[in-house]
Amino acid sequence: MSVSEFDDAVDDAVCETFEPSSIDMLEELRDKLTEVQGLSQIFRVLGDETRTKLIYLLFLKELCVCDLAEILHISVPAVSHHLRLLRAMRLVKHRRDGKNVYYSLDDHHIITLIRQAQEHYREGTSASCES
Amino acid sequence: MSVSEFDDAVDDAVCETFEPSSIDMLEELRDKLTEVQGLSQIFRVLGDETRTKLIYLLFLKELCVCDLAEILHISVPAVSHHLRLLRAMRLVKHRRDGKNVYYSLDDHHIITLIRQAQEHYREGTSASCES
DNA sequence: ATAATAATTAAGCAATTGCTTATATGATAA
DNA sequence: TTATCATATAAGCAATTGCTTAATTATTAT
Repeated sequence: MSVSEFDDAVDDAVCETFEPSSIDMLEELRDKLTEVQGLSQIFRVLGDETRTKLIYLLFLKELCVCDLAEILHISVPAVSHHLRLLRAMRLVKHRRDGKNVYYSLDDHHIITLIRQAQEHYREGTSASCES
Repeated sequence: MSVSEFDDAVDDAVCETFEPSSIDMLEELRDKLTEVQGLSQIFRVLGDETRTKLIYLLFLKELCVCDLAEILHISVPAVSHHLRLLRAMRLVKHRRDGKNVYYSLDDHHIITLIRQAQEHYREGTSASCES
């Protein structure tokens, strides 16, 4: 009864060609997704070119908002907006010095991610790998 | 003349408090940005939760479009759409078996990125906002 | 105090994104 | 062939994003 209901649902969703074990297998895989849940948040930050550049610059040197805007050729509010997000994610820290606010990288872990991506980028379409 | 023009531009852009060396320094930093140029493309792929899940699933097991849709509880076209993008980036490969098309991870390098991000995630930035 | 500079926040927008439904293609079975 | 299932593509949309300009706050100098 409850089993047949379940089967109906499965018939509706899964491809016709499936073994009895498939349903459990899919459920099992779904469970494993918790391992990567919420992880995209970090990648979304780096998914924007401007932000990646900001992070990289602050990794290289402590800089004020004004300088960052000048380097990237975008408006100060745009920079400020991005920094707010990076601050919220505790990726950067800031200190006030007179009229200026200087930002620097707070979480150097993120640089490892960038370096890793650089490697990937350099290797292009190379399929060499390990697990 | 070209120098004074440059100075004018700098006066307009950079904070007033700057040393003579600053201009060169900013230019130098700008040059270094080429190192991370175009890199965000990879992160943008992983910046979407659904895509990260797709990649992770295909890392665990070869699966057909239909199953992926079932696991993620989204429509088949949605999955197909994402897979097309991942295919374009050579992150996944596919093979046809009868009516089904089975996808699997082609570039395991991307898993290293995911693992790295997992570490970052675990070290604690989950909740709590900033000042 | 007022003026000026640096940064933040707010408002508004063009562009992009990720999804859905609908339609088209590809492959197999009757 | 026709019918059916599995994918892919197309069209259209609500939501989000990243930028700009305008207004506000914070700090320093006069």
